Amino acid sequence: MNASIDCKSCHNEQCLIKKNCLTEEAIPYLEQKLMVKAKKNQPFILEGAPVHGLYFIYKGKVKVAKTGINGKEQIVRLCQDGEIIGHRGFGVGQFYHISAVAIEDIMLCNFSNEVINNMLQKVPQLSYNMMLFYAEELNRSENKVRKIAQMTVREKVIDAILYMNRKFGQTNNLLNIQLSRKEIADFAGTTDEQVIRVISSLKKEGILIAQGKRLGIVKLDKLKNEIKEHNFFLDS
DNA sequence: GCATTAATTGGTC
DNA sequence: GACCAATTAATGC
Repeated sequence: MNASIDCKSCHNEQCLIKKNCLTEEAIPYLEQKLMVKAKKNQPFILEGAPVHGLYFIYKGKVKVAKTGINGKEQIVRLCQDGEIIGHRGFGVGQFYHISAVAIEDIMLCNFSNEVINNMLQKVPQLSYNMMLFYAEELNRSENKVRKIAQMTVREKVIDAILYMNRKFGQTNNLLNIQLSRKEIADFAGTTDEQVIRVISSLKKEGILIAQGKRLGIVKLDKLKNEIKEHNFFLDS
């Protein structure tokens, strides 16, 4: 549980901690980092649970979701190595208003509320970069609202698949992330049946290939072309 | 191999 | 375009 890996030797160069906290004053806090494992499909942040600090993904993929009224999930974002999770919980917030679930077996770094607060006070670069991160997240979130409201189902599914490709890439013509149709639906803001229908017609059109859960993009340009009028700005 | 879960298809509102 | 039901494929144990 706590065979902590030194941040100095961490492979995640883009991690906010790695980038900003290898300074003298931050070292004592880094030593208080906890490392935890989570198995596939295991939630490590529960919506409504008391905030227990800030997480960074050491290795693996995670979905961050918000639960709606009739049990409908909205996947807010997908994360991988080096990314931060649980940032909206700490500070003023007492409870998480998102949940985070491991998509595969993962390893996490956790900083307690106290440690992270102290670090933010001591390391201005960290605070500054966190602020940039928040601003970007807000932008994304605003874009996402617009997309869900204005795109057709087909466009939303395509947008979700393109996001998966942008973020995780493809090897051997297959996406490096496996989501169920349901998860794609929860991300795109529609239902799994609709996702299946869009995927199967994209298959017939020769734009996509699918072997069970695994999806592969064959004609990326065609896919991009379908939603080009929505992409005034990049990410979702 | 069997049993549970996910993917798919068709139909209704 | 969501929800429901039935069938089939995939996957876990």
